[in-house]
Amino acid sequence: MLQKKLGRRIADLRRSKKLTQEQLAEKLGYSVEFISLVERGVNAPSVAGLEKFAKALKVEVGDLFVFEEKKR
Amino acid sequence: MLQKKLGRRIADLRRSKKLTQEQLAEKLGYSVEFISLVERGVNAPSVAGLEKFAKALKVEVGDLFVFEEKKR
DNA sequence: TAAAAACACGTAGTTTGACTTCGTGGTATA
DNA sequence: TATACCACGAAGTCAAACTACGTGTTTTTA
Repeated sequence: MLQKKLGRRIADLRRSKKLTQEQLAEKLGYSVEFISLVERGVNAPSVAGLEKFAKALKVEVGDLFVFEEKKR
Repeated sequence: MLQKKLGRRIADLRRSKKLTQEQLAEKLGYSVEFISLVERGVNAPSVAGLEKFAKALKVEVGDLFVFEEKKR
């Protein structure tokens, strides 16, 4: 559950920065496939990975876990 | 670095709830040794583990990554 | 001040899952 | 119709998440 929300959050942040999965993967040193897995909530990054995502997306690590409203 | 801060944060939260490592371990279904490793920053929990810690400590997951001032 | 409780820490082991590569196919857009 | 972007499956590797055991030190409390 949490990793699904986390994945959506990461995908949203990435799009808001106008980055493709490939560009993000490159920045992080991850494979594109892994980015896709994370964004779809299939896999969750490690804590070290969270730090990398946060830096690349220019937010605090805690902000990766701040989710928006589900509906509106 | 991040896992050291995370460990200190978790230890602080645990103490503020007046829990021993053993009591926290029991709540989480973890070994006492693992709690010790996490609190000392030797190991980091998985994302699923973060969720469990947050619930047991009654904070949001993001709050586990909100750190205080280093000195004062 | 002694005993008990709480914790650090070393070693060593098992198992999960974080992360990879390769390959296919779908959808949007230019 | 070409190409950029992404979902998704299968299958593998390896680090690290997590365990058990044992000893010793610090902290608490009676």
